[in-house]
Amino acid sequence: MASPGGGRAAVVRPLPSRAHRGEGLTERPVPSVEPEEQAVTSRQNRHRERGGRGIPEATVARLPVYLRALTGLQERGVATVSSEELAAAAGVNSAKLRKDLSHLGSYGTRGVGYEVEYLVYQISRELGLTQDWVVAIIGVGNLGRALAGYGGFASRGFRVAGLLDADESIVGQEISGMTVQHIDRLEDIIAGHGVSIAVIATPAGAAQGVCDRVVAAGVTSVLNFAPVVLSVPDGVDVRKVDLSIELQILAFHERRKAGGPDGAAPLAAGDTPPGTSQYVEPVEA
Amino acid sequence: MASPGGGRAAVVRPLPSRAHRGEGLTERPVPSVEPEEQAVTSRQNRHRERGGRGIPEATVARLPVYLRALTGLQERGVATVSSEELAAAAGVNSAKLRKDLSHLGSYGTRGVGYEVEYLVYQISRELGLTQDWVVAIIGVGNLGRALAGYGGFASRGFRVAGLLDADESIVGQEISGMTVQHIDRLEDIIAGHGVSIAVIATPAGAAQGVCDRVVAAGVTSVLNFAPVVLSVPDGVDVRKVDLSIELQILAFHERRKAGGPDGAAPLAAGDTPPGTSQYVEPVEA
DNA sequence: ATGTGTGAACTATTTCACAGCC
DNA sequence: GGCTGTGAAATAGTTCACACAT
Repeated sequence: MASPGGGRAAVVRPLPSRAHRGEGLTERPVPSVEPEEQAVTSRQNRHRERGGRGIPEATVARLPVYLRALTGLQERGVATVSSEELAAAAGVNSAKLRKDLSHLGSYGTRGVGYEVEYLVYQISRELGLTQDWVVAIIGVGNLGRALAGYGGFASRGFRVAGLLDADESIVGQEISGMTVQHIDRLEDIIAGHGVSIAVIATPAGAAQGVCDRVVAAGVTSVLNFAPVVLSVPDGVDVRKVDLSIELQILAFHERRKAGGPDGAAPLAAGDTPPGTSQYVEPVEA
Repeated sequence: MASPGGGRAAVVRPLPSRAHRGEGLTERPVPSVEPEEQAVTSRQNRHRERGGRGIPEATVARLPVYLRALTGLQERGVATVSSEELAAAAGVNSAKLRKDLSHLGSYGTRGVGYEVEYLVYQISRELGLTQDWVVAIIGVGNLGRALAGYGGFASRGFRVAGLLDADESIVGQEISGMTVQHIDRLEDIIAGHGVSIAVIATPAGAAQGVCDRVVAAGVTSVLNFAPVVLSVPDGVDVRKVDLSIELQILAFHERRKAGGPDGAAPLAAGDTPPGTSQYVEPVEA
């Protein structure tokens, strides 16, 4: 601890200036460019050339968590953190945190820790958050509405260019300050606003069709909330968020904890019949 | 390719009877119980005793996906699938699928494939979906509403026992056939309905407090939608769903594809100023 | 002294490739 | 002939532990 800049300034300094880190002499180990081998072979999984760049996928997935923890510290006026402290705030152990950060470069100071503001900037830059990303949300049901109103989008450089739906009774409504557009305008909006990320929040049945259209219109990143496996051409990234799957994973672990390894209901529904009426335990035909 | 079972029976058989699989002589390799070592040492990660049971975490996370793919096949009247076909439907490769399924037991037939209905049952059982799980949803904003109305819950043996919120103006409203209750009743409802999974959809600030309360009331599985890292005692499972994190991961990959490795915006916002107004590129102080 | 950065050891997961059964 | 189940090899990710910079 021991905030380096003097007192615990309760104010968020908008510009750290960073000059005191020894701008001129600090080596910046990573800036070497990488050809980025990808979409070349027919292999499904691009194994990023380990070398100058090439941050492990597992690390990439944690960077946003670190970023959030750092932002929290920043708001509380903390200027410097150790790997131990930051790791605790992010819910990982410190060895993992240090290893993760080491993939971005040497942004810490031995014996001291990491300068919060500087690290926020480096992680943001690595994640591509120093530029704006334009997203379109397709499907304005309950979930689409929740997404449209989600503050986390705007605050991280994601700009919602449009809300689209096929349902005529929803089109025209105002949601979170935006007017819902008809799905027919999908291609227009993607081209016109330079949408690069599509968020699909339609019913399952409509998702693949919508996906095909956004991909044809040039979108190469899709965040899918519909409970289907989307198929996309090589070079298009799909990430999937699935509520039901998360619950099922929890159920698996829950059963291990409370009940015996097989039968015995833990403390579930004291009064309901089995829910999975499709398949009945085979009791002889 | 080439529908396996011969004819494409368009009817869903409600009860497979399974007698033709050779009920009596099939070895069931897994039923051996496992002591389930857990919550014993202070280690954060329980490394499940590899042995009779002990399904790898990565496999558990994919089982729900297989289950969904199988359900889809089932509805289309497909009786048998090969690992190749099922893998395609689930979006993985066949080697991985076979390895995953092999952890549950030998439920396929060499030279033939897997009987859909039987596999549905086995996976459901393994995931603990043959029993009901009672969940409570805390926080009835846009997201909570979306969750309350999500069909995927009920259809997989998850029963919503209550919707709770702290906002007086929401309490009493009817949402998806349920009346929103005041958060004060949290402990009552958990105890009264035997809730074992809590879904937290509150604002970030309220999440840890709610989490502490549900844990104190005996809940040992939490699905967290609030953008914070929850801290819980050992033995409690937390899974986290975070929209903003998913988008940031996409942005990272997107930047790799289109732009150069650093600067150059791909095709983002042709007309907006940089969004991350917090930190300005250090241009000398 | 203190805490980062990192090789090295370890663990988990994926993929290969083929023996064995239908 | 075809397809599962699985050891073995390959790859990815995590943790240890300590040299080294401050």
